[in-house]
Amino acid sequence: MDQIDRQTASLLAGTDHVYSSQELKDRLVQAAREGRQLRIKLGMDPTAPDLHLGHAVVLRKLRQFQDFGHRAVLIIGDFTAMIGDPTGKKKTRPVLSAEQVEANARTYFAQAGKILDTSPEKLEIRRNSEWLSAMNFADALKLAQQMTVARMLERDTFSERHKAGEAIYIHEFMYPLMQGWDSVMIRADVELGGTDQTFNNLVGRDLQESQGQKPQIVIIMPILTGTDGRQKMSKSLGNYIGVSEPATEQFGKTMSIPDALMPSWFRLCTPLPEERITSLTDGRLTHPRQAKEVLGRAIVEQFHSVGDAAAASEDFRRRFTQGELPQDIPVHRVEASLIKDGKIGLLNLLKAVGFAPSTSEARRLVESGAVSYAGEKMSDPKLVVGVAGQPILQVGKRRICRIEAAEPA
RNA sequence: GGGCGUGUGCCUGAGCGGCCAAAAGGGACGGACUGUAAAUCCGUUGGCUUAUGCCUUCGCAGGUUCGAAUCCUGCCGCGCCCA
Repeated sequence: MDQIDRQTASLLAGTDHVYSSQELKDRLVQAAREGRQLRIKLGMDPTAPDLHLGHAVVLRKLRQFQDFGHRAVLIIGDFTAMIGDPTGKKKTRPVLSAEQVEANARTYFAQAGKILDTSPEKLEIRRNSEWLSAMNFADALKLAQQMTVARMLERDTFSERHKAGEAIYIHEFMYPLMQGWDSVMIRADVELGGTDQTFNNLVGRDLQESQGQKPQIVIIMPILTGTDGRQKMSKSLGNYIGVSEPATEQFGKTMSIPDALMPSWFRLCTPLPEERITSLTDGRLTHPRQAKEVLGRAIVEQFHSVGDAAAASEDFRRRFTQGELPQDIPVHRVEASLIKDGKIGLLNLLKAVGFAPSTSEARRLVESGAVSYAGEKMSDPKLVVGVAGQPILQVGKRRICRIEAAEPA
């Protein structure tokens, strides 16, 4: 039982809420006694195949369960995707084709595989169209009887929108029910989710109970704040670190987060023990810059090798702390048609390389003194520059590349 | 179905016949300072082969005017109230 206590403690670590931790422990004990795997459910939205650190928080928790011998059951919400989770966002989601869902799911697993144990006995993948598309109107009504409007309106996103006078469509009320029904169908023991999933997951609990199943334990993970330190990490806000990004990117972005974010990132994104985190985040014991470097490496290591993480850290130090050029500067080949007599207009060059989306933007960059070429600051937008000898083009601190003229065809 | 209201640039939000490419704030980008932190300060923030210039933009389509984001008509979206 000692072992179960330890497991419980580590599964509770970093969680926001657990409904309930006692039930979790009991269920673990029961599973151990019966020698069976617990079924840990996690829903995935097939519209967002680009996984970032925020998704990783929940996936890492799922991985912990796997490491204790349990089975992850991933639900591809291909049917629910037709509605879209009414989590605040107003925009209606486009209906996805079967092929798109398929492609997105593939991308998802390619990325989630960096975190999860993908062996067949530890991972089960289901799509909820399996059972949801088989339901008829009568079935749907029966499901709807399990829920009251008042209860629905308890949900933050609904009550806020209702108060704000925004539209709430009836079918949006079906979303939590559908998701809850997934739990019934796969007989989930535990469901994982972010705080925005609390309501949905609790509905699953109720539905299971009404179907005579033991209600699932709901584990809610905190929402990870993005690199801006303000809003939750999300792709659309551009404040994310993708699990598939290069090591140097992941490291660099981590170094740019506000100091105040470090404690939560350490807890949610790294496996470091609490004592270590406490000393790292105490400014008297560790310089914040130093701590952030540890953080960056600990994060990068999970998605790349330890060596890559060290290299990224080294590269960062050289480049930004020492102000040297990075070792590997990507070479950008410029189309021969843009070059005349071995020269090209600076603004056009910026556009061709993709450092500026428009000539106007390129001009602004030049005029604001952000551009340097072949080691010299360029401040005249009318300049025409030579492209011989792979000169280095740099915009701001981050955008940099070597220019190479393509051979004329 | 009827009445009232509303729709502005990445977002919020002013403008209510010319001085509007459109106030202000946010965000973003660039610069200074730094630890690619925070705070602060400065600049930029529709497009155009290079511009005391031209073009496109204020839900959509027409119309009135020398001239419209601003007025009129129709349509669409959204909200509220009535049925």
